[in-house]
Amino acid sequence: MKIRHPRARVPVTIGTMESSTTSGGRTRREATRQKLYEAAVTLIAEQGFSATTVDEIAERAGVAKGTVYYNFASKSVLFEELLRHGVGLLTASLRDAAERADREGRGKVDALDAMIRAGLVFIERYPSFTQLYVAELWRTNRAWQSTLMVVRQEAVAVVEGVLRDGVANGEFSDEIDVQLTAAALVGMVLVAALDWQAFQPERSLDDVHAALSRLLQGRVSGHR
Amino acid sequence: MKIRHPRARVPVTIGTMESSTTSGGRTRREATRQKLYEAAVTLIAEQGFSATTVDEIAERAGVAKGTVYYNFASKSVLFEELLRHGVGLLTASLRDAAERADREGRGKVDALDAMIRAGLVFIERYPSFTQLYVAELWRTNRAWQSTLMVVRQEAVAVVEGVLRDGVANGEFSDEIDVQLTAAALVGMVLVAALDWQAFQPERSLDDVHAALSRLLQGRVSGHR
DNA sequence: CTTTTTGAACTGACTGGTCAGTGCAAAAAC
DNA sequence: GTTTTTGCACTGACCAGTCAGTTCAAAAAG
Repeated sequence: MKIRHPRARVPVTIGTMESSTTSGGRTRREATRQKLYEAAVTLIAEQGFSATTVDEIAERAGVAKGTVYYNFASKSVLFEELLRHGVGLLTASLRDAAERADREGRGKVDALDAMIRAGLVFIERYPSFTQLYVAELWRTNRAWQSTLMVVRQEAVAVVEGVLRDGVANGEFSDEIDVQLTAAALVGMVLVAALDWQAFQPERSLDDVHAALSRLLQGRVSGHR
Repeated sequence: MKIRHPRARVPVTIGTMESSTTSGGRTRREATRQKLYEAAVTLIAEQGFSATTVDEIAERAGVAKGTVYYNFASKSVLFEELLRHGVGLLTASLRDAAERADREGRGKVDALDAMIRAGLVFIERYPSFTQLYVAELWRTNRAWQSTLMVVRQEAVAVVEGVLRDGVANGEFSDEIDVQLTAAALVGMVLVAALDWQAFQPERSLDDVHAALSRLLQGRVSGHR
């Protein structure tokens, strides 16, 4: 395990708070960071973190290399914040789906189904991010390991919460293993969606959703 | 300025035949390749392909760097053959489970269940390989992409075959989407097992298997 | 049985190239 | 006036792949 002598240069984030806003309301800096995220996510999804160079990221983002280091302390920090950002979006989306189902007074099975759909929508929108997330999730000995752990848990916790509520109100068997079942559900959606994107992208989201719903509700065996 | 000893015989590596066998019956070469696979699989699972150096692999295998290149044309070729080797084991194991269930005249649901167990056994035995496989599967633009595609298809085809047979004999609904359902099942097992290994390795395989069986058979909703 | 030869397998110092990160002055944006 | 971006030269650690040379067990020769 070797670590390059970083000798870190202090990123000048000392500046006063959010500076002026552009017409859109976002700071200029924020817009640059966004462009860098977008460039990094596709490149890293395709090639992996180590095989992707900072020069490539800068070029794809249409920005000078120095800008990358003006905005992020290092390549790994850029990646780490990208992970945080992406999983944050997913978690918010899952939570939203679950709450919506709740507010509409539907059952926990419906909530689960809504979350499956939310997951599919997310993956359809950010396939590269998903790919990269899966590739990194079970790695050990990487700098961003602990960060990843935390955000993963936030996302999975949403699913576990719905399962637990369902057990509590009798909708689900109290013999289910919440943690394992949550992982299995996430895996089901993740892998099915990634396969969908990779091998039959022409299919509709509804189609994929229907197949997963059927599996979830045990309507696989049995006729018709 | 190092001066190398002159005076030497030319190696002339023209030979092609498998040389003598050691006591075990395996050639020495085969044993070395096996050691290199084992070293490479853990390192690459932990750090990824690009972040793993050939020097590390050689060191972990207790072999000189030159030996790696004596046995494999390049780092990627080593990795590619490792993938082929590993997925080959998995496919054989799945096929075996399916055929055993068939021979014993059990239904396709049981065959599926047996394959889930076979998958879990495989992952318990080769967690690093599984991890590395998942990390690489959906990447694009990588040298070994096509190889991976082929072996993946071989493995998934086994699951798809059982599903198709089940639809044919009426055990499964003819409305299921074979391809998607197979992917979802694989994902369910993969992710649940990886989570099991990573976050609660103390649990037994039977335990995990039971949780997945329950999910498969739709015994999640409904009480008891 | 003993000595010599053979060559596949292995070794590790070395090379040529790559890439993260630096430094900084000038320009642009705000 | 301040913040952010640019452009580009520079450094040095790092690493895939090479190759001259060594090892050793088994085959051939004596």
